[in-house]
Amino acid sequence: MLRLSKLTDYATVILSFMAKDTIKIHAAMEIAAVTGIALPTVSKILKLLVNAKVLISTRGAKGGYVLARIPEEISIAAVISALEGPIALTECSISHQGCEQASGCDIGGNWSLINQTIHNALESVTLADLIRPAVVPEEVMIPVSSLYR
Amino acid sequence: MLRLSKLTDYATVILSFMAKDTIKIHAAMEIAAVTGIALPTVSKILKLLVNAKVLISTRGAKGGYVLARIPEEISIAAVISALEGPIALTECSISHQGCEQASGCDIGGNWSLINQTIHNALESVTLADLIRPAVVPEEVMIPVSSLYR
DNA sequence: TTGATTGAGGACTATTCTAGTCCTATTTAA
DNA sequence: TTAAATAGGACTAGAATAGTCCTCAATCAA
Repeated sequence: MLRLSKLTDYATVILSFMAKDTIKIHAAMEIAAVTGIALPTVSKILKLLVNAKVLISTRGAKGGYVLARIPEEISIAAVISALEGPIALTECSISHQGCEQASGCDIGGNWSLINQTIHNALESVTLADLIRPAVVPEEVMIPVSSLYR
Repeated sequence: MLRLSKLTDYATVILSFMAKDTIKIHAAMEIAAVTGIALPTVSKILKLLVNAKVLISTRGAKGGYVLARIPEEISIAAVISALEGPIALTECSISHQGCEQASGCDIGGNWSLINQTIHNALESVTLADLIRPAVVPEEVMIPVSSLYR
């Protein structure tokens, strides 16, 4: 399984909830109660999303979190990279330094093709798509050749 | 990082090597020597690829492995699912049974959109693309709306 | 001004998963 | 019959993840 961490999964649940009420500010405790995810875990996720500028936080009493942008402008790619770091399938994709397979491995450059393909795919799906099950989003075409530079 | 296991990474290295000499039969020991990956590990990967029908094995003396199809017909998706099981980002995607977040999670069905997007992306890249760095593959367009049924 | 509320940041632990190894059985060529 | 090779599965050590907890900082309201 091309696995996504559980935290990322939770993040989408949390963001979906927040996307349905974009205006109101939501405290971590409220989100924990609604989603059924433990408070410390929710807290951890929210912090990561703030660092990635997906959410905006307000401290102090009556503080909480709101989406930094409208759901249409929050891509799944942004959410994933907030929780798991850069979207890259292999170590090589991030840095080709110190690859010990160097002798047998001359495909390094080509992983970037696959990564780009996946990244584009994830970039094309937004939070808005997630919360509107029945609605077909705008047509998005991904020409594979464009991924080569 | 949307991580792919190290074994999958090795698998692409091994398959790339094999794709350059499609006719010859390669023993596990030979592959280990050429790629620099330890024999038991190579062995494990080859077995998984045989189970997934990506490779064909011949037992006994002078036995070994060959590609089951030409490189153009072996998709990266097939390789990944051979090593890591079905391509699915979340548990929910495989089975929505026993999802404890049921109350707060009504986005289950939508993960399948994302999964399909990724799956199509991976299906569009083949082993042949991997071993031909400079060559641009055929145009492949992925209409996102087609992912909805 | 002070106390209550809420987020920020980071340390820590237990559990799960992965990578890697090894052993035994089976098959086939010579 | 023997040597060479794969098949299948058990096992272990190490790494990564999930989840918790503690202390500090900021803000609001009485």
